[in-house]
Amino acid sequence: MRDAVARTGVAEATLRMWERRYGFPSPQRLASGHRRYSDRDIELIQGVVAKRAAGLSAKAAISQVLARGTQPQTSIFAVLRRRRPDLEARTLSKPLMLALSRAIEDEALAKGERLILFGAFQRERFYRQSAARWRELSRTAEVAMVFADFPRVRRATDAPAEVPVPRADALNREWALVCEGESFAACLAGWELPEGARGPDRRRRFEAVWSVEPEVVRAASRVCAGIAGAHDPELISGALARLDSAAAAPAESQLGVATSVTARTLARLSG
Amino acid sequence: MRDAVARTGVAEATLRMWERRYGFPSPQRLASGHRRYSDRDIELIQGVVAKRAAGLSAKAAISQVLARGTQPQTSIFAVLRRRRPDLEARTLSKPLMLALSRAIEDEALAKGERLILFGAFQRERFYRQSAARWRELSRTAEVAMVFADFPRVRRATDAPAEVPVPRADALNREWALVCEGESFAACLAGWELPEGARGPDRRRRFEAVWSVEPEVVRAASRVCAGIAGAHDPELISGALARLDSAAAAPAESQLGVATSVTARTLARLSG
DNA sequence: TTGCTCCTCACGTCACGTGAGGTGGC
DNA sequence: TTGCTCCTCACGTCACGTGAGGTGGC
Repeated sequence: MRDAVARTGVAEATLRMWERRYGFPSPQRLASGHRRYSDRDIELIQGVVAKRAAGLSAKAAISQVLARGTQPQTSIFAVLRRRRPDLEARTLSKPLMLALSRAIEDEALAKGERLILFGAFQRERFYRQSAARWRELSRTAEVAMVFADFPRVRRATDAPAEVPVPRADALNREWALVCEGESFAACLAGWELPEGARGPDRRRRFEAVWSVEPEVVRAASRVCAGIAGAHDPELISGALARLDSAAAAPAESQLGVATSVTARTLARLSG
Repeated sequence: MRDAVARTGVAEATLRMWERRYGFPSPQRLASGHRRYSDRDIELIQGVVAKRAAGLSAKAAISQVLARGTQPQTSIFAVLRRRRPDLEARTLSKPLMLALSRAIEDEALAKGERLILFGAFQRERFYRQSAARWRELSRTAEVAMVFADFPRVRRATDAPAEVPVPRADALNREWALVCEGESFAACLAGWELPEGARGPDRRRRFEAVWSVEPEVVRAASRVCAGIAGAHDPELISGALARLDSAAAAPAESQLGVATSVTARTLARLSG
């Protein structure tokens, strides 16, 4: 207990009150009733302290920290579906996925804002085909990171950080693009249907959802940051700081973004 | 006021209290003291409401929403789009961008007025190709400033001031021309599509908008002044004084300017 | 034994919203 | 005139943290 107080800077009585009022933290108890805080508990408490400092109420801070603390997610598609079960997943051809991705990227470039940007490409060779474009995107980005079956982590100053995805992660079969600016957010995520499920034309197909809702996109960003952080916590320290402190993009612009992305997609497909 | 309450769902007394305690919102006042909330005010208030719902204290919510509103803008294109979402952006080839730019410059020279003039060139070598012309333009200009990847700021008496653009700024990928006289204003801004998005002819292309509306051009001028001022406040003290004091060009000449610029552009392309 | 930790009860403080009460411009 | 909006003062409530006061295990 004394230890927990020392490591978190939260007063003894306060920790007990949180436990009593919000059910958090919930340390192990010795037979005598004495609390034993695990390292994990300490981490979470520090998370709550950070959120409180950012202006959140104790209740909101705790529930947010606990929500995140659940087991790590490795599928962006699944996160979107879980957040918004009402979003209908569509089966999209590869060209359509590409057009949508490019449309979102163009919209981001047009906004000219500092971006937080994640891309999932499955295979390294898919990423290489878009590498020039991603170098351009990353130039004005605050955080830019791409996922694929890279052999190793690579950080660069003039290109997105490359992050290997463990074979066992669901992200390995997903095509995803997550993009947050200050006034704008969008993401697209799809998992690739197995070969057997392709249409008569044998072309690659994805079951996909997309969203321009700031909180939904924010959740996707966190998943990406989590996966990258598992490799190298330093890689995402900056991103996490921004994700924790920065407001999600305002909701009022959603319709405009959706309209614009749709228009760009159609233009690409017909052009 | 009644209107603001209806559109935001925040009680009248609460809005007043926020204004009193946190300095936000700060609506216009009529001579009688009555508040007039702008659309922007309403947007910001809605943002605060959303943050409050997420568990933020009123103080934190307000300061976060305000903080976002003040992020320095580094994209002229984005400013034009935000000001006038109805302006349709067009994909223009480099020769067309050049013809339009030249047409605006010629129009400015023809007017023979004291100009406020900004140009964005991406790369220094692009600017050097037009340097002679810009020296001529700057001769009669009150303020003349060019942006590109210059190694350092350079002020000259017989040429535009050269202002380096940080690599991370969106302006780095933009072609822009902003031009204000006393009876005339025009600007053109486009961001360059990434290499992969070029047409079959592999030529450089830009997504661009242009405007002859004085207030829109004025907004673009302010962005340019802001970027230059970040390097050297003294560089723009004169420009700021003029931008603050001088009326934007009168609206009545817009059609004439538009017609004239269009004619000049066509002449250049067909000549 | 000494210094922890346990617990509950309850209070103090601070942040916020709202209502009252009286006023002058639309 | 009627219905707004202005203002200040002050209170009510709610969320939180902390301190007191008494207890039993390390």
